[in-house]
Amino acid sequence: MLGKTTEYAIRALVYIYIQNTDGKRPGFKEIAKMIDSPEQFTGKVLQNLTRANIVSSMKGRGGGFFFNEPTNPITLFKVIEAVEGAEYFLKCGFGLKRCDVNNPCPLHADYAPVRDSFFKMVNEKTIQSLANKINKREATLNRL
Amino acid sequence: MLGKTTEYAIRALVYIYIQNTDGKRPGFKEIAKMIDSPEQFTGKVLQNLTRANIVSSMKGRGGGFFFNEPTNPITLFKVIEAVEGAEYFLKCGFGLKRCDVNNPCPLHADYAPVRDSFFKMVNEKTIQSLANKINKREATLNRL
DNA sequence: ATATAAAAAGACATTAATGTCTTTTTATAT
DNA sequence: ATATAAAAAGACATTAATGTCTTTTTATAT
Repeated sequence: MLGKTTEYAIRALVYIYIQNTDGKRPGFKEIAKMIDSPEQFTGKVLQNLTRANIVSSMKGRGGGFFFNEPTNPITLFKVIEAVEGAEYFLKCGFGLKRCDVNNPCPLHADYAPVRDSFFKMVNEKTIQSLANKINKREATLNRL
Repeated sequence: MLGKTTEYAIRALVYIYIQNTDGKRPGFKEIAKMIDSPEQFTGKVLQNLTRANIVSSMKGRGGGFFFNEPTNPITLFKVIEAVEGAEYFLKCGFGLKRCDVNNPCPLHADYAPVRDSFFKMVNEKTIQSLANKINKREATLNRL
């Protein structure tokens, strides 16, 4: 459902968060290695996330990526919005230019609940909550 | 969620079905015009659907597209499978190569229900059921 | 001050998705 | 038999997504 770029973004942020709580600021090469993503491309993705103020970075020796306010939860929606664009959850499942409950496509009534449950989910889950699952060994970040 | 190609495929099949019940066999140029899709590309898409035995076609004068067994319902899943590939509903939402309930990504427990409800929906809805909605004026095929 | 290590930036490359143009094949009407 | 009208096929074009290479900027350690 999500593009690879968004997947890299979420995995990278989760890894950064985990390292941060450990007092570290990983660089994009380390991140890419740990989340199994292309190194330079991951750098680009993180650059965009930094511009979007989702994560912070420091240049120079000892630099890397980190969260300025780690207690401020970042929903997956915020990441999806930044990477895929704000329209992501607004598109008609049938491909019509305009489609709403008053002028629906034939899929509308059945598609809307699915899309909405996805929307709800990405608004509930955060980089922090995913990181917690990993810390508790209830899930893994990669499959190396 | 679905690619444009799949959207064109579903809309085209619905239009063909509606015309069929009216005793007609539309050609791809007419179809493209009615569903607001690129003409030649729609031809390609229909060519593939014909190869996949989802719809039938006849060449030559009076030819066009039609369903051989219009009473045999075609689920949206069948169309998605043919156009996007059978793996479409199997991918991990987090982007991991392997991910299942025994070895989950941190999103698995929350993503799986969403994906499954989408899967259920496309298995329940058929070209015929969508066409019926349009015939009953409960929905529209395009926005021209 | 200088070396070093990091992200940022820019230019470019590749691949996959989407789309177009032209020719070929085939069924039907005349 | 021939003209016509349709899908099929093949070659190509464009765009968007994904990815790589090289240079620049910047913070820190020495």
